[in-house]
Amino acid sequence: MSLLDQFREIWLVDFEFHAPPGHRPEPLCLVALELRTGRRVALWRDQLGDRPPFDTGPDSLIVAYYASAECGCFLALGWELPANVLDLYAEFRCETCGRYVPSGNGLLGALAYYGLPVMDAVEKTAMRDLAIRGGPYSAEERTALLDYCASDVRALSLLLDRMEAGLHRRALLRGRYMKAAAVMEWHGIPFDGDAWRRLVAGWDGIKDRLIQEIGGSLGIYRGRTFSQEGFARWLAKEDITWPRLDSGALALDDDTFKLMAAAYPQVAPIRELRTALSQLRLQELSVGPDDRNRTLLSAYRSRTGRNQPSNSRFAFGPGTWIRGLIRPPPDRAVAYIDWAQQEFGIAAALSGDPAMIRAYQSGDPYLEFAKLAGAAPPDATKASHKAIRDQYKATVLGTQYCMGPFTLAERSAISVSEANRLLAAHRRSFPRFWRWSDAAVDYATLNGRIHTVFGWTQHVGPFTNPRSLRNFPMQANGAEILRLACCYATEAGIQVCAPVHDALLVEGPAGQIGEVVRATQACMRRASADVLGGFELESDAKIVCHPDRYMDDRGRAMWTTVMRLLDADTPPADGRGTPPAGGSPAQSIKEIDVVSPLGAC
DNA sequence: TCTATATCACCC
DNA sequence: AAACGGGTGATATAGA
Repeated sequence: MSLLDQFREIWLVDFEFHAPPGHRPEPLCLVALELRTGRRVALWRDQLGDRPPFDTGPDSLIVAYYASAECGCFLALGWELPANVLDLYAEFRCETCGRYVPSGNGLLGALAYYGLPVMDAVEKTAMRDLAIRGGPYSAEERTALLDYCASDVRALSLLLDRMEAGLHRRALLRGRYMKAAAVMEWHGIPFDGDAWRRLVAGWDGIKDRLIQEIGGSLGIYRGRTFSQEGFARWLAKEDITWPRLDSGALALDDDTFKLMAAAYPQVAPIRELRTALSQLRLQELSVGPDDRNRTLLSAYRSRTGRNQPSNSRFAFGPGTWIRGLIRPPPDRAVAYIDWAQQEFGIAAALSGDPAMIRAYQSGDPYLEFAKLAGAAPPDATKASHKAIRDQYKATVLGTQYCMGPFTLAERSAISVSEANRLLAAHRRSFPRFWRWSDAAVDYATLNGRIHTVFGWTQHVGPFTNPRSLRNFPMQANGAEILRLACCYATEAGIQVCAPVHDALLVEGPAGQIGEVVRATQACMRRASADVLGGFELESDAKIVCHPDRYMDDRGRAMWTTVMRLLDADTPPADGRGTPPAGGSPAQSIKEIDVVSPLGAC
């Protein structure tokens, strides 16, 4: 019994579309082929009406490669999204995740992987460039695009035929998320367009001023470029012996700078400058004409099934200060809602470790762990035992990444034997978790694959990092939960702007944002319960109403610095200096922390 | 002048 | 042998 048998109609669908960075897609043409009857539709954009030219109801299946693109075109045309989506890209990723895929994950790569006839890659590139160029198109160009679109559909049918036997019902769940991804990409993240444009215009000036203020006369920077040669000369002049890498090059990482700044105070400003400059990256953020940050979420891109949007184009990619550009439009609000201790909760639920479950449900797993280990009394609080809690927190987080005693010792500034003691305490406190974790690694190694509750699979080879295997159940099931929450929320009509690994950014009317947050949290809770066999993960929310901007605590100082330098060069048009959010950050952000049973850890 | 590589920084 | 999971991407320098 094939997955396809339950559908009356199966439509293989491909759009060509035009979508400059930050813009919503603009469909150019559509080709669709019904698998069993051979019925075929090929339409240029002016022939596309207000509904799909084929059935997209519950008895039909829409098949595409990278279906978020097709779904984006549905949205652009005002069409209701199809009830059932099968995305052969998602299936191909799942089928080959962890394996060597010689020709990439595109449609051509998938065809090549299975030894199916492949169209000319040169032609594909030419046609893609034609779509990127945008209209108007001559009659010949239209014919070429439609032909190309049709050839992709033929290729898709070959691929479906090859992959059909391996398809499982769960494929529809993955396809369902591609619809949600399209909706989120469609909404995008609201930006302060004016601040954004001023930043882009004043970019080089900001860098110049920073360099000038701190280290202009030291000969370490040539223009805006750090010169190792210049730095070496400066070190010689200051009579400083600097650590070197095995390669002989100067060690220029921040840890080394930190170490050296402690011994030589004159190094500190240079470290600050390097840190600041390293965070000054934003030119690539793709912002649409509607002042919204919009980019491909790249669903299923990572081995754990996470989204992997481009760091440079996505508002949540670069340094956290960039998030200050996120600002709800008039009368609107946004909320950043993240799961509390998501990976710890997943580990607790899936392993069934009773102590871990209690620790999660206590609201402060780290302190609870310290108490379990006998390092803190039962009545200890976050305030009364901060140092102890920090150590046990580092241990919990470290074990989630399979950190060894040496790294933990280094990170926490403790001895290796102390680190060993902490790691042993974790094993002793959560024995069932460790048995479960060991079993997962054994299973993966013996079976050559490891999978999530809903079937996302990573294939395991001789070179697979065992720490990666140990981390997989937490990270990959976390991704599963996130995808499901995105489905629930978007299907409920919540305006989800973006997923951020363990969080959702949502938007709504300022007057109703509390309701929106509660509804979203309900979706997130339900998604976690669905994946974790009834175990609910709680979430915390941070709400920002217009005219305030989103601000991550970690980014405040940098935001303030950047805005100061920007104002010095290019005062804003109204002459009043940068609005409050740039001036006095501590008071400028309206944050309403929605109370969660878990509180903040 | 362009590309490849090593190193580093950032995100969750 | 390395010793922190999953990623993207910028930068500086060396080499073609």
